[in-house]
Amino acid sequence: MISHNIVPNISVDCVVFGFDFKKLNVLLVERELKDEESGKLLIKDHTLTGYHIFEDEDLDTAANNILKNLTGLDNIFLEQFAAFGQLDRVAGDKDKVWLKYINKGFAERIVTVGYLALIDNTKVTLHLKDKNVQWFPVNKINGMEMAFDHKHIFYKALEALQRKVKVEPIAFELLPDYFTLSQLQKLYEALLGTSFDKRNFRKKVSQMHYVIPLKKKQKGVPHKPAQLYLFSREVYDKTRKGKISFII
Amino acid sequence: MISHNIVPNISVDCVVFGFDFKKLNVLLVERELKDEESGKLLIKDHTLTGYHIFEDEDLDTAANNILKNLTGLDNIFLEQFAAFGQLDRVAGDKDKVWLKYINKGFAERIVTVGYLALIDNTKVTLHLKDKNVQWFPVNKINGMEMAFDHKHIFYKALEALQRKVKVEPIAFELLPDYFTLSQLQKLYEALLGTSFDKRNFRKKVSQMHYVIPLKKKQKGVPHKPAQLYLFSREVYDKTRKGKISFII
DNA sequence: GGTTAGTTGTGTACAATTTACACGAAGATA
DNA sequence: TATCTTCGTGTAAATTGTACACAACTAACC
Repeated sequence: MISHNIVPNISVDCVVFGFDFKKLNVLLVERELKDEESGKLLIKDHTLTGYHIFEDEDLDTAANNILKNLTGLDNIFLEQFAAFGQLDRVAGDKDKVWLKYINKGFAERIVTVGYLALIDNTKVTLHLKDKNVQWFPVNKINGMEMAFDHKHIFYKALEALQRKVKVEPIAFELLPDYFTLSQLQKLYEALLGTSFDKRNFRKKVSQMHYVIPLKKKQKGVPHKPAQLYLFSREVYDKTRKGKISFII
Repeated sequence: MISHNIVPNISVDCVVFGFDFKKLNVLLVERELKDEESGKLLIKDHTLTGYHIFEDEDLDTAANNILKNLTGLDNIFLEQFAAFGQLDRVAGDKDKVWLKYINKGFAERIVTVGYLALIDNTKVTLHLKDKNVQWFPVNKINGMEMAFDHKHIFYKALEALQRKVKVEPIAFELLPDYFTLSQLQKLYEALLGTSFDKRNFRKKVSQMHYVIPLKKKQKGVPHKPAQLYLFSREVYDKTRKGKISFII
């Protein structure tokens, strides 16, 4: 953790996505506030993982530090997707109460920079056990109570993710190093909310020379084990073509 | 102009693109600083069009106000593309001198939110005459002196523009209401730095039902006048398909 | 050891889209 | 009336996308 002064009116918020081989999830922090004297529960809802930046910290560094703190991991895929600066970001009375207790009454408009984080579930689940941080299925978010404008930020992140995933090979960040083609297909289906034909999907992937078949097979599954594959960013960078989809 | 207090550590910068039917241009402001006593020229370079936000102003509003102030126009296409918060954004001695004179010595790191603006040249050129604001060809920017990290911001904007233009019909914002297919083609060629086959380009456009042929023809050209077309966002919104380019 | 349950991995025919390519017609000018 | 410049058009071949079904493999169970 960094020890210098925070910048009171600027923060970063990370929208952390994960994939459990079935559905897409997002990491949220439970926000709970009890009155100091009466012990009465004043607030209970969820927030994205974010914090103010520090005076001597870049935006990217701030986002990285949040994730490191949260998951214990470094080198997580992290990409800015938007900044939010609406005057009414502090949404309701709930948030005002929160700021009064937690933020020393500071209620100026805070500009927050949103980061998209993609993590490999298999590497982090243990670290989360003892914190008030949990995975929530992306399609359950709509019905949840969320702090500030975090629901809005979340949906912007999801849109950005769906857009990027069609154009860049970032989805692999959500899978373990070795994965099967069925897992890859299910991931894309979860991300985009569609379904693909198995044979056509595989034909397509086999043309991507940066998705490399290994000589290994899946282990510990109660059925025919599938071949494992590896994504190579190096190969990708050397073979990208730069397709255009909207015009020509 | 707005009269309230500025937020000292947050600004917006607009990267304003225009098209003169031959090449893509960007709007830059000449920054010139003379020593008050000696009259000696301390700084001369260029900046993007930007300013601090005001306490009672949204980010989007701030960007809009800058453009209105600059061009006299409202309703300009404007879209956030990134936030910049590197600690070394104030690049060199030049910028420190500038901040000392202009910004009352305030030299804290400023986080700036970058906006992409696309404008129809034919509507604004007159408004710019008497200001130190000028169009510069995009491919000349590399050799220019620019303030702060504005060259970096400019290139990020250009990348974002090239990316978006392939996926959304925003290029039309750079053309007048009525345009010819040759102008549209030259625009895409200028934007993407490629060239297209005329017949194939037209075949493609003819499938876009939101590019609508008019019964009008070009006037005042020393050759066969071309048919004029119109872009209809309304038709676009009703006929979009949502193609995928990277996978399936 | 044989059966069951669940998942893997493969090919082909047809449709749609993309690409490459050249010339006569229209209008302005001298 | 000749010349200049840009406009506007079609077809054939190659590539890419789509729809569709079944046998083989492994683990687990009896």
